[in-house]
Amino acid sequence: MATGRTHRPATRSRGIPEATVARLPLYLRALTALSERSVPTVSSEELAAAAGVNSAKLRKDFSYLGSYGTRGVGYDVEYLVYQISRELGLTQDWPVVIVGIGNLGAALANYGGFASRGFRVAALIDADPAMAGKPVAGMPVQHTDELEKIIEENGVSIGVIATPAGAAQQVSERLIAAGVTSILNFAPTVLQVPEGVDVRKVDLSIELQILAFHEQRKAGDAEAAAAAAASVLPPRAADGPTRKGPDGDVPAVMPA
Amino acid sequence: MATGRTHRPATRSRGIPEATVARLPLYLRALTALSERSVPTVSSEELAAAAGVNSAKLRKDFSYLGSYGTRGVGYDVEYLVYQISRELGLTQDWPVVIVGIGNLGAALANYGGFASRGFRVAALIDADPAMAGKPVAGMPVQHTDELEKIIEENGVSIGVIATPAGAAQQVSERLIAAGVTSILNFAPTVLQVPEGVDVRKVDLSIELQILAFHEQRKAGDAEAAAAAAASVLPPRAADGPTRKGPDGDVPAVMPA
DNA sequence: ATGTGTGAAACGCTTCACAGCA
DNA sequence: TGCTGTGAAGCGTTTCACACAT
Repeated sequence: MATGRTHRPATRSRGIPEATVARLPLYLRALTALSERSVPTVSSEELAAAAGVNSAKLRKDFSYLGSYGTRGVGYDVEYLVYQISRELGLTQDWPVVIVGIGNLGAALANYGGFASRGFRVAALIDADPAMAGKPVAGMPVQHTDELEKIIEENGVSIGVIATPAGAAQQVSERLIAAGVTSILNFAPTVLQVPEGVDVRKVDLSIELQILAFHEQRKAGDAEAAAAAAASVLPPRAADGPTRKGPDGDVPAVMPA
Repeated sequence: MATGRTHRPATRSRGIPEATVARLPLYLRALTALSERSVPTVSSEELAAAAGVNSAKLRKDFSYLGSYGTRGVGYDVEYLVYQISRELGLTQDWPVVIVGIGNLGAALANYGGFASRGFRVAALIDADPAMAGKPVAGMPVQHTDELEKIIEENGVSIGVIATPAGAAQQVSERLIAAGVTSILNFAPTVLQVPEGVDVRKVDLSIELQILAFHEQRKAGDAEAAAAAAASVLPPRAADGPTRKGPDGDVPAVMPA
């Protein structure tokens, strides 16, 4: 999960659990694929497999939306596509701005998945005057000076930050002051935002670090398994009420 | 959260909860910043603020690693940096390959956060013969034909997929067959992988859809609040044992 | 006095298992 | 018969609140 919400700790969204909301786009994608193949109905089992979840979870998720299935048959693909789209608010148009048109910003601007789901890139904004006017993804880059004007004129409520870390906080403040209430942050910084503003973050480095943790553990497991096979003692035996470092491999010398 | 693990449902990682693992990189970043400013110690309160979590959670997280703090004082910054790095496996070198050098792949190749944390881009791989040899981020792009050879020779265990959706599954299969056991997937597809392979996904479109859901809800709340203020009835009153659509706004006509 | 470390309670999410409808 | 919809149980995570070390 390359992500993380920010506030709204208690306020659960209209009775739909956050975890369910996070999966709806997944279901929607699978359903759209079925729709394109003109499949009329799916069972929870089939759809769950396509979305990479288990069927009980999927049925529970759908139960929060209403009773949209038919017992003994399954779910009507078209109907579900519509209901989920509506639930996610994709039946309306969402103008977004992308701030920071470096490699990543350009990649986002070119990303087809935006336009296809009700999202419309209203503007590309960069602080570099040399970028101004340059076409990226068939759209002229605009200077940061125009930020407030663009947001107000287009009624933008969702902003994407793809700037360097150092600029992100200030950009977010300008976006919010101009009326943005949802931010997708690609900069590796924790944004400080007022109550009522949603922030989701995508952090490449964090994702890799989590993978590294598990990768390391696989190697450790292999060793542990080998050791366990060779020894009679179970792995992780002697580990009583010792403190200061749950491992055996705590270095004698700490780094300065 | 722009993310999602794949398998390992039960096997919790050496007693450290998955949720905690996902936050360690966050703490590490905050600690690194403190370290660069030569701050010797932090309290859980301060560090939590910097990482954007609450202090109780942070203390609980650290308690899984061991007792690394000093009561009445706080945590030694350098020591914690080292411990977390070690826990995450960042004290070793992780060669990674990036497959699919489009806009996004190039952005990833140029992303500084990789190199800084023990990750080393071992190769950039693309299926387009016209890309082969072209330098991206100071590195020549190599053709997909070389994939297996590159992975074996460099001992790569982590692969990043930034290809179009259609190619992702096949690429993942080749990566895995060649020895990769962790994949960071940017393609909007659910990868089917064998037991023992970790997949994390980052999906831009999904993140936006989740934001849109909450954004829509904000608008709905504003209306509901206004309605509640005008009426005597509480919002969401009449909603008894009705079925088929928990909302009032179910359309009379379904889309074809 | 200050701030960590942690049992215990509260909470939310997942999974189970089966009643009930087509 | 087949598959949905859902109470209830199980599990993991978060939060509370305070004992305890410094």
